Amino acid sequence: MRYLVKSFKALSDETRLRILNILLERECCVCEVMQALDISQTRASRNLSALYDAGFLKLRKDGLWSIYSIDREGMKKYLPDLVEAVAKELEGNKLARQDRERLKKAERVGPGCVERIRNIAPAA
Amino acid sequence: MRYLVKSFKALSDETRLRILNILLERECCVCEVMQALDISQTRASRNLSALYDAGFLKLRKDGLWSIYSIDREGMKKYLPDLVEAVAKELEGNKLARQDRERLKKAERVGPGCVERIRNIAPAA
DNA sequence: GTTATAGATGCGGATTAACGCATATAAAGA
DNA sequence: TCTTTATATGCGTTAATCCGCATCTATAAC
Repeated sequence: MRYLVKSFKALSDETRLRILNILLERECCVCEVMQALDISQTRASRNLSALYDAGFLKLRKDGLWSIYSIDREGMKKYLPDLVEAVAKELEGNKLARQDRERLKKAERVGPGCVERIRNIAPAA
Repeated sequence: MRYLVKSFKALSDETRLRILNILLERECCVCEVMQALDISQTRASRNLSALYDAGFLKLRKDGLWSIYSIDREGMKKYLPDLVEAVAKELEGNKLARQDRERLKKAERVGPGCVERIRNIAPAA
């Protein structure tokens, strides 16, 4: 039961649902999540970790980058239709749509990627 | 999105999952929930309200009793298989099994039902 | 080795959640 | 009306959560 509680807890946060939303589009490194959601590095990293700990994300390292992606098997563990339900619910959401738009312009290339964003990202 | 967060939040608590578990067996008044989970009146009432506010329960009044039951439509709103998933996960859980056992002996009849339980229910 | 950089994390403060205690509310009966 | 009783709720305390700041870690290039 503890695992079930943990899973639901991971899903009961707006930031984390927004992260799932953009990861449904494509895999992302931390700095891309920062750009897409317009949030700080700490916040992106922490919430990605929470989703990872709950078994919803896969992590792949590529040089300095930590690249997270949806773990569809993990998301199906308790609820077979969880992926679709989240996607469907966020489809019509304004904030989620904005995130997806910003994601298109987000990129991990270019020096000082995080440093640049660090100053841009507001406290939110 | 706020509603989705609220729904997951309602599910991310052990007490509330235990309540769903026994309500899957049958409808219950507050004092039966107290007996089945061996918790205080405040705790039972508050967590039932939380599940009700999230749209997972139906409420029917019968005299002094507030009788809560699973709202299957409400539980299917976002996740069609939520009811089954919770039931299945709690099936093999020790605590959940104990609750179901105590539920069999729980009853709402008899004077001083709550008063009696008030003194029995530990802080937990 | 040194430096630069992406990401993780310890700490502290602010917000929120959970629960017990006491009390309020409301239905039923006398 | 007055009492009893099942449930709801305001308040205060404790614990958990979230996040920013600063710092640490680890990879990569030089």
